[in-house]
Amino acid sequence: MIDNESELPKAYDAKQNEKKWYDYWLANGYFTPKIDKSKKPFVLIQPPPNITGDLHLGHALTATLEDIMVRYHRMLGEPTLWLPGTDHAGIAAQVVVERALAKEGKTRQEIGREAFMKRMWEWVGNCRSHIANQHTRLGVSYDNTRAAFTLDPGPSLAVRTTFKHLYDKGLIYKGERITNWCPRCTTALSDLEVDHMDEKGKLWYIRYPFADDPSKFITVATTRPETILGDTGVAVNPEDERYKDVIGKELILPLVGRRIPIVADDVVGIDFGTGAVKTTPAHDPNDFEIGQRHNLPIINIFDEHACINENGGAYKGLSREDARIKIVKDLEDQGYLTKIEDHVHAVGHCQRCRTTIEPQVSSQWFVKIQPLAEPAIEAVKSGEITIVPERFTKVYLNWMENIRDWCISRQLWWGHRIPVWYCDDCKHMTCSIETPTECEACHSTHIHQDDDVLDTWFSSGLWPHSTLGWPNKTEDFEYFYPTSVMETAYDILFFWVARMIMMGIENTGKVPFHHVYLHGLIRDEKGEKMSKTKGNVIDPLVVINEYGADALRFSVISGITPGNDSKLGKTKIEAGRNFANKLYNAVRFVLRYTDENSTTAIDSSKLTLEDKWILSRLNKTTREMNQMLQDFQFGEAVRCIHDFIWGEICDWYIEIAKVRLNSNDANSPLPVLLTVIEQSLRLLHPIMPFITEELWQSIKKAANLTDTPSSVMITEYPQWNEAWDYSEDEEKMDTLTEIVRVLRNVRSEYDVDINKVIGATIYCGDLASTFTHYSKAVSVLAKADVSFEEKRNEETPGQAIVEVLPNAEIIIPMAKLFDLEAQLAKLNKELTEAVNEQARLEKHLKDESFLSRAPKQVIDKEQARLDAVLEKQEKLRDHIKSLEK
RNA sequence: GGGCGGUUAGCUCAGUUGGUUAGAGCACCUGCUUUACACGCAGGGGGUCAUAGGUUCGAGUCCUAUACCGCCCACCA
Repeated sequence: MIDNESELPKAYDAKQNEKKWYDYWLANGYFTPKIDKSKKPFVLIQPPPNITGDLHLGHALTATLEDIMVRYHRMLGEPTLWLPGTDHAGIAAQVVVERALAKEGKTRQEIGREAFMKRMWEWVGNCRSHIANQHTRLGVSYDNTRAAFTLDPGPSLAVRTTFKHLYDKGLIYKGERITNWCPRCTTALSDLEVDHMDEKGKLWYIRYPFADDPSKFITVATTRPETILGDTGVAVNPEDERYKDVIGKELILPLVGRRIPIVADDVVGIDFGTGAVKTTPAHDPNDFEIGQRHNLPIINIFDEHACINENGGAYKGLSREDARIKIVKDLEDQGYLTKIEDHVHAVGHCQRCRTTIEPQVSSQWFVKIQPLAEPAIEAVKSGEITIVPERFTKVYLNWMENIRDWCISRQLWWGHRIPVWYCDDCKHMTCSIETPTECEACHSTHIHQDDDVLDTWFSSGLWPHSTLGWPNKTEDFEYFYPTSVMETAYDILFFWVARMIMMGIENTGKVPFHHVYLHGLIRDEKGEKMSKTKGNVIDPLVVINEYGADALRFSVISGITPGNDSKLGKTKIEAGRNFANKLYNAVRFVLRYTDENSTTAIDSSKLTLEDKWILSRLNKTTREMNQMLQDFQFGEAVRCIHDFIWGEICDWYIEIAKVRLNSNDANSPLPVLLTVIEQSLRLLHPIMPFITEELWQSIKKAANLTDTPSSVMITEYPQWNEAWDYSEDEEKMDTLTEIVRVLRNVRSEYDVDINKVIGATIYCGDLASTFTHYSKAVSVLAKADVSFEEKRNEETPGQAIVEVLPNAEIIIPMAKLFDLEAQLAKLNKELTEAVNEQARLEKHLKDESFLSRAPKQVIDKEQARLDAVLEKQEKLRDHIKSLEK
């Protein structure tokens, strides 16, 4: 805390007290909500970061946005719960540990399941504490006493309960289907976990001879010649004239010799390739469908690593890539290959390891999802759940309405084991929440659990209720569920948000949250996605160490809008640091004038023009801040408070206040100054918690605020105060600042020596009596010796600069003014502009359609402009006449 | 093949129910070691709001096309 201004460094040192304040908040239990059933809580469940390593800037953005909401609602007096957690992250985490093992020259298979799990848990321990530490540095005010991990007993029970429930309901089933297989991860994946990318490939044209007449043949076109080993048919469109006569005939599969039928299927396009498609049901989703419809055999030709298996005969053991080369060569040598074309097509890649996906038929578990999707669609359509920004509603609905069954089994070790046991004797499947000891059908004790684990997103989908205690009816679940806001990145709308809505409604009968706020991705200064391989990642901790957490928080949210990506570079971070420094110095300045009698108590009868102005501006800023924070407009909110503190408090109020402070005026500006700063610190606190706490504590002490709470984070968030609405005084003040600007401008434009005081007479009607009190202030602000008069009762001196403002005329005599012509030219130009403006306004105000349709206030505004422009003309003419003499 | 977003000052971006004179930060130019702050102060230049139409008294804001950039979804071998 700042005790003595004179001892303080000129630059704010962000690092110094961040930890101290975080520990202070934690020690006082401010982050843990008190359940008060008479109040509606504000609840936000943190999207659990993956335990895959360091947090990146995306996490910093997430944490900042959420902390802003949480701190804001807490200050509104709502019991506020922000529940943190971490995700075991299935494949992603397993890959990380496997890589570490690989460095030791080991594989998970070599060390075995048990030892591998031990390694995983060790990793979890380190990673979780690291992530928590990083969050702490950011200033997150989450309730760590409720921190959850997806593999914890609570969430695990929720997973088993949900599985059993859906299994019993027939919504979870096991089946032989074609799924996306990653040969590196050796597991099935859901459709969402496959990224499709266009790749330059080739289209090979291959002849398939007829069985009854090998001199004739059908030519097929394929992007994957190696799958010929698994072909069990050739499909053509039933409407294709070229092939109508051969449907039902058999072909001899080149290199293999198998007889395969020609079948007719509508999905085959007549225009593409040759119109004849080699059909490999085991390795192509389309072909699988065709195969199902025509009872084609499924011949799997790849092992789990996508190498040719025993079904590939001579090619056994070759990788996909090698097999392709060899098969193409053999086809060519044997005269089957007729043509090769370049061809660009989409190829699926494993989201985690980028390996090309191999579609494979295998036995997997699926969720029959459509019945779950229906209420989830309705929840959004009805507005029970709103999505910000709104455009994602359409994206959500479109996906949900075309949803396909979800493959939930993974051939991994790391994750929730599928709660199904197989009887070794009667083969019966027992699905159970509790681990069974015997087969539920034949009571044999020879049972073994399914080897597979669940898709990591299965447990994520339960997160809002599983973290609050469900399936148990805990006090937390009863009070905090459904939650208020789900804040996350738009790229996991389907992965996570959609599934939470479906699972939440299915399990609890209630939506899991009422608002979804989607933020964009943070890119580097060039707009590129940050990635370790590109080396363009910015580590939040590095930024915090150099610039402070507040500067980082400021930088990640300034200028952002919901759902839009943003770029982050050094300049933005510096802007945040500079703002913190500015605020720090403003407070440092104020503190030098405080003493044991200092107070924020304002005597409204003593308020000066600038006092009323700044209070009125504070009041409007307060209203705006509340509005923007409610409306999720965080980028606008930070701009708003930044501009108020810097552009109004620092640039004007403090500068003007200096006059009274330095002259020991009996009517001190200090109570207003302290009030405005104290309130501003509250307004800013959700965004920049550390510096505001630091400075607020200093103000609290200096202003003897003994009755206020022990931390700014538990003060009330400021609200609109009718008593501080001084709109008229704001206008007067605007005229005064405009006068100062004109004087400064003249000084600068006419190269007035820095030390020379210029003189000026200002005619400003009724305002003169008020403004006269500001002669001193103006002289300080603009180095000008001014006198304010009501009316101009003398002619403009021959050599003077004249400025005509709406409510004031400024006359600056220039003894050495050498260019009267230029001055006249300037005034004449202004006059011409004013005349043009008059014409425009008069025309507008005569327009019947405008008068009849525009709202009154718009018309009044135009009329006022016309009046002003006429008045300005008159004054300008008068001045020009005087000068011309 | 559908869908979405972007196109505003040199750069990065705001601009939420349409209101006539479009803002900020950074960069740039000029002048300031003025006892809160050079992480600063004062002043200044810079935009026909991508293009073409339309609706409207009034369009950066609404509608329709077009162009370029980016993203998402989709089983065309």
